[in-house]
Amino acid sequence: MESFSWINTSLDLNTKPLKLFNDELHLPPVPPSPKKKELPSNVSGLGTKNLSVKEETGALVEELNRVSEENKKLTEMLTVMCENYNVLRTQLVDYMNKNPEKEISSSKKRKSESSNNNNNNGNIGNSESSSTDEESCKKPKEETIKPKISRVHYRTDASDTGLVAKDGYQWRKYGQKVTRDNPSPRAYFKCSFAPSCPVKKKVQRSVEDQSVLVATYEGEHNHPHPLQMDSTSGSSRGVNMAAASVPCSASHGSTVTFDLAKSKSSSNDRVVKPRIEAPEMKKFLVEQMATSLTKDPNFTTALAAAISGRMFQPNSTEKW
DNA sequence: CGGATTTGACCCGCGC
DNA sequence: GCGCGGGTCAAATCCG
Repeated sequence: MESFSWINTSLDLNTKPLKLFNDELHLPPVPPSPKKKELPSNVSGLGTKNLSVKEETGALVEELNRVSEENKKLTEMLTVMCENYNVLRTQLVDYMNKNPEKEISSSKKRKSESSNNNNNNGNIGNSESSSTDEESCKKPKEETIKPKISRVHYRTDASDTGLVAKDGYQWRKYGQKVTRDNPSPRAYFKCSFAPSCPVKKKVQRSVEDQSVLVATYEGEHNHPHPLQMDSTSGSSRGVNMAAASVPCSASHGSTVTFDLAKSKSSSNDRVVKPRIEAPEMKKFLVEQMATSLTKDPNFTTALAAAISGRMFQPNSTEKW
């Protein structure tokens, strides 16, 4: 099953055990574990002791197996956590639906924009959204629900200077401004299906971390995901995205994080699945959790401590 | 050549 | 009323 493959790519649990944590956490030097680097010097100093070498090798293999099991357990733990998260999230969404709150949306809607919408409505057969826009202008009390605003963080390579947050949809850039609070320019995009699709997004690099793109989505797409359509045609102009994602359609003012850099690096393994159904959403959620977990120094420290503690206390039995 | 991008000008809300 | 700043427009330019 591929059920754990994405977890591994997110956490590198199985691929780079221990070294990952030591490198990333800058932990104080761990007591000398029976690792390969230490071994040859000792062996060479002791002369030809093949028996000890084999013993050491066996110990290493045993150690590796133990670490692998540890990783499996951690992966299972993560899976459980993800399931719990999904349950909680579902409950939260239900709660939000039952208790819709007033949104924190930009109250300033350009007058010209609404008029433009009214002007552009006739040609496309999608008069539904236009009528709601018009009504929203006339009845602001009733339709205070402005386009849903969601914020998505994309982690990109630092070398990637573009402002392209690849989310699978096709966007047309219509403006770029340098704002006061952020030296990085902010790019404005409209969905290429506009005006039938009213979704807009703003992309700007984070002030704190230049490798993070902050994309702010306004509105919801009223058309299927391009990748879903491409599944039949196969033509995906400019949609060679590394990570198909759903920009948190059900959340209001929420913030999610994608790791495009990591996805890009692993894109050689063809991790892209051109569909966004429940598994994709689940994957995205878990990746988000994994990213946030691995970024949390407390979590990584505790994890490293737990692993190292178990490594050097082989007597300790399973307790997770 | 048509569509996408760039970029300066313009619009408009907001604070003073 | 005025200036500032964010957002949008649209002509020019680029690109496949």
